[in-house]
Amino acid sequence: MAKDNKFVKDITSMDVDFAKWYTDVVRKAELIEYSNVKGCMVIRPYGFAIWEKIKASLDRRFKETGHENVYMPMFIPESLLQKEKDHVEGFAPEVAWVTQGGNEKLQERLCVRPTSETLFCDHYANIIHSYRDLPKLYNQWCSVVRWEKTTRPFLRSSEFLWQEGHTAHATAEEAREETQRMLNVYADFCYEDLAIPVIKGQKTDKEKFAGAEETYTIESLMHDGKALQSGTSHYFGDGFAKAFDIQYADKDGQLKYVHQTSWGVSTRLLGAVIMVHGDDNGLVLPPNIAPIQCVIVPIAQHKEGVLEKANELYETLKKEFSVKLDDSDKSPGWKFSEHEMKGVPVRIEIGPKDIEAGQVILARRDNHEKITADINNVAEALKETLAKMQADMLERAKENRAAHTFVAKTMDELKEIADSNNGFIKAMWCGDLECEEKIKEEAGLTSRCMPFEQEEITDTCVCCGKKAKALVYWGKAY
RNA sequence: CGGGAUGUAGCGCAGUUUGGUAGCGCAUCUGGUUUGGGACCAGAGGGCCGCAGGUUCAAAUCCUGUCAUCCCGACCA
Repeated sequence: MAKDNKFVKDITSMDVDFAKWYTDVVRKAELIEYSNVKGCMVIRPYGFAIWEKIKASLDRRFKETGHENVYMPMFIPESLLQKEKDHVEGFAPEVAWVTQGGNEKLQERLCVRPTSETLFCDHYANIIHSYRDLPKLYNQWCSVVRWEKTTRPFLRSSEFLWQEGHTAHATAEEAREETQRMLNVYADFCYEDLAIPVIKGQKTDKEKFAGAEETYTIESLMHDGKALQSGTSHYFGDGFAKAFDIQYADKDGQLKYVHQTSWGVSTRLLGAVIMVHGDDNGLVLPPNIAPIQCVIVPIAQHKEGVLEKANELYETLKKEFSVKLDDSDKSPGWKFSEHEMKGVPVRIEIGPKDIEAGQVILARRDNHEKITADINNVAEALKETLAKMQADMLERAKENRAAHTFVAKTMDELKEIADSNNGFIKAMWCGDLECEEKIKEEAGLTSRCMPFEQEEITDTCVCCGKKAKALVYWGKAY
């Protein structure tokens, strides 16, 4: 961004120090405050309001696809967690345990849920008896705890809010369809509401979920060129069903195991929004998830008629938009900066000169464009501007991703690109774990996913030269 | 978990080298003047100097321990 567009001095420029920029934005936009417990944060009203918008859109999409919300306990008895071997091994290192209740030592330790597969499985074993009970399409909104060693607001915290969908189906085919359906729900949501383009693909065995047969992911690219896993959808096959004995009597009278899925997104999506759209003046929110879509800033509000007109405008606009009238006694410049830090998509300026001219000024947060609108036709202009901004933000994010997506045909190329740039690197892979590990060690890259949209860059593995199995997106990840 | 940095008013920091009883800017409160990109003047309030020990007549300052935060790495669906 050009220097003369930098209005907010409290925020470190992203070119200077991206990590500092991120924490500055998170705090100046009043999204969170640190708490007394390591890795845990207070989500403040404005931050929570964004999460509520995200939640509302996703919840609607889940319900449209036939899912029901439930709530599971937050404690998991150790014996229950132990039932699926890969699962417990995957999560054991980051589980928090409750060993005492009141003054009594517990007979059996209770794990604070890091994810609820085991609870859902246990419940499904109890309630699923017949093919008539299937499918079960459950979702829960809750928080989970993972004892992380390094934490960052929204991106990785010890406790975080999320949703986890858990479904049980009669057949593998149905379960596979569900896995893809929900991955698409996530991807659509990212494109339509978050204005974030994502790569849909499958995780390698190394990166897949503990206990899953297949893990699918949507990967997005942040402004600094690092990748962020933004949502996952897992196909479990009947592995959990066998471990938890979830069987149903089918039409043919045979007892059969169910096939399951799980899928989740978390408050990490907020981190993605910040790092995909934010700029040196702070947060930039896509209109579809902005708690305040438009702020009205009266200029010289003490002068006769200004506040009156501003109020009229507010009353009109609030029927259609989430709008705020900032009639506090701060100076206009202060209000401009404040709402820019918070990423409010559109600011409307209304002052004596405007009223005289029968107009108002609309200022877009994303590109600082100022639009003059007829004072009797503001709703129309606002609607148009918000829609345009939502679309432009997605376009810009796509362009940025394209500018940070590279292709490597050889290991030398891969290393060279990784050394000089952050971003997605597309390269062919043979499917062997050894090559994946070698690429991590030598180039510092992890496999982000094997995209559904496969290309054949070369026919040999970038690492070992053997026959290539798939195109992989590689990158440095959060 | 390893390496580095930092904890002093709500926020950002100075003061620590050389020990002497805590200061600046912003924010807050009061009054006045202002208002098209973080206004100005005057006055006021606000501190277990992260926490616990120790050395000393005396500790924000020196020593030991501990906790937290940030950065880099390892780890991480």
